[in-house]
Amino acid sequence: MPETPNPKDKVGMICRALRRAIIEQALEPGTKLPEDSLGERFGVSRTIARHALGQLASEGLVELRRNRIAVVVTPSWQDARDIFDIRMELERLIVRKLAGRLKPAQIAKLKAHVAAEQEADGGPNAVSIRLATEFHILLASMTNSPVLVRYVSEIAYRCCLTLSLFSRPHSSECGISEHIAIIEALQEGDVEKAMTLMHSHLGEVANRALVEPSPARGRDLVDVLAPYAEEAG
Amino acid sequence: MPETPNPKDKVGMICRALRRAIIEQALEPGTKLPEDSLGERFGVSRTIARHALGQLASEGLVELRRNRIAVVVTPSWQDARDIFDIRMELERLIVRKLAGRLKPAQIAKLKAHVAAEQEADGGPNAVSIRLATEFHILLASMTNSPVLVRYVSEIAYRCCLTLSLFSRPHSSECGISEHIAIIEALQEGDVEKAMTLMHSHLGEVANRALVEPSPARGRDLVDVLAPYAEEAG
DNA sequence: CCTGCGCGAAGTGCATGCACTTTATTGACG
DNA sequence: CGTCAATAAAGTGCATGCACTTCGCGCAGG
Repeated sequence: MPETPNPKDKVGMICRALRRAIIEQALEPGTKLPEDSLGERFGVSRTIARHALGQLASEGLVELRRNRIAVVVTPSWQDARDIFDIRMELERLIVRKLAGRLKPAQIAKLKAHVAAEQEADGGPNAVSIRLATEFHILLASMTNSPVLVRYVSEIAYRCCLTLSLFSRPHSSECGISEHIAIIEALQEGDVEKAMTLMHSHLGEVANRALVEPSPARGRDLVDVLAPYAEEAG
Repeated sequence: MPETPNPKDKVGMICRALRRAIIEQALEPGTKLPEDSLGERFGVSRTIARHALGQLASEGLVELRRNRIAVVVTPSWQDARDIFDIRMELERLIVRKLAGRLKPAQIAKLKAHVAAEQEADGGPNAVSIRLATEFHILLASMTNSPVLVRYVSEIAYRCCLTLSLFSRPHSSECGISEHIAIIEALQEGDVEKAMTLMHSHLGEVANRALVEPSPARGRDLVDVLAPYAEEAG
């Protein structure tokens, strides 16, 4: 039992737990998330679990269909493309805001995070993906723009989900060195270089992930047919 | 999620109603939104009203403090800046996706909307602002990217809210002609021109709105002091 | 062996109740 | 006349109950 380290805001706790479980692929796309089980598992009533699911749904991590059990969302290939497009713009904005304005303490924090990434490299793939994602969120948080943090977080999590769906096993060595290069460019204050690096970094990730629309990439038939079933109903 | 015009979805209905009321300034920033009154007004229980408020809160239109009555959010000047920064990037992305790819029916729809804007010009200011906002959302919807629609909608609504806070009365003639110019550039397929137009259009709006950080722009004392009181407690 | 049907189990939609917190009122006192 | 404390009113936090919907499994028929 995960107790309650945080006395209040149970909804937020459940959200965080589920988010993390989702992006680490402990909960795969399509996994059912019944309110009662969730509530029981976290020691709260359905009301709270329901709220958490609503929250996650608004973040695009969970799909909520009327009278049906909530499920972890299964992003379409086109969704993934769209999300990466947006992500590129937002992250370019971030490095533009950040280049040459980072304080030493912030640089240190970033480098520490990358160190953690390197340490986790070779370990479970899901953890590497999560850490890489959190690097970008950490970067966003340094802009002191809550809105930007929110959107980038949301999008980064969804990218995470996509990666877990479409990419092959060992995208491990994904881009730690690229993260380091970005930090250096930011430190030097070279806006153009930083933006270019970020752009190509994300391009790399996207290309590695979004291999093909191709047929049914190993997903269950039921997932593939879901949207059609939707329209039929 | 702002989409899904489902007739059975009471939460969504209430959300839409409140969103509209907020951006038309029928509900000013700081207005209290008690769950029971809301529920009574819309003929539902607190549960539903509560859900709607949660939704709106996740969109940044409503502020939800624990054990306190929800209020229409009062964006800070810095928030407004951040939001406009993001908006510029997203809308540039939109025109880039759209330029030269619009079907005649879509062009017609856009022109019809602008016509509506012109008709509403001179009428109540709030309606003009809403229509101008909806033009941008309409544009976003033509990308067929649900994520993009969601983010641009959210951000556009929040800009709306900001405008109502900071801008002076007659920002009416805001940019209908600029909207027309953008449509033409999109029709011609001139990506650069369209992006430039959109950028300067939004720049215009932002500059007209974000006049100054200046002191307490006519807001109630209680609002101004809120953050301080927060920390003191 | 597969298909379709129907009924019990499981799950959601929504309202309401109770405990607790905040807000407003009032009245005593300086 | 203003200040402040005590108290009532209003409001939220959360759980639970009931009606309705969907899900799943067994069973009859082909």
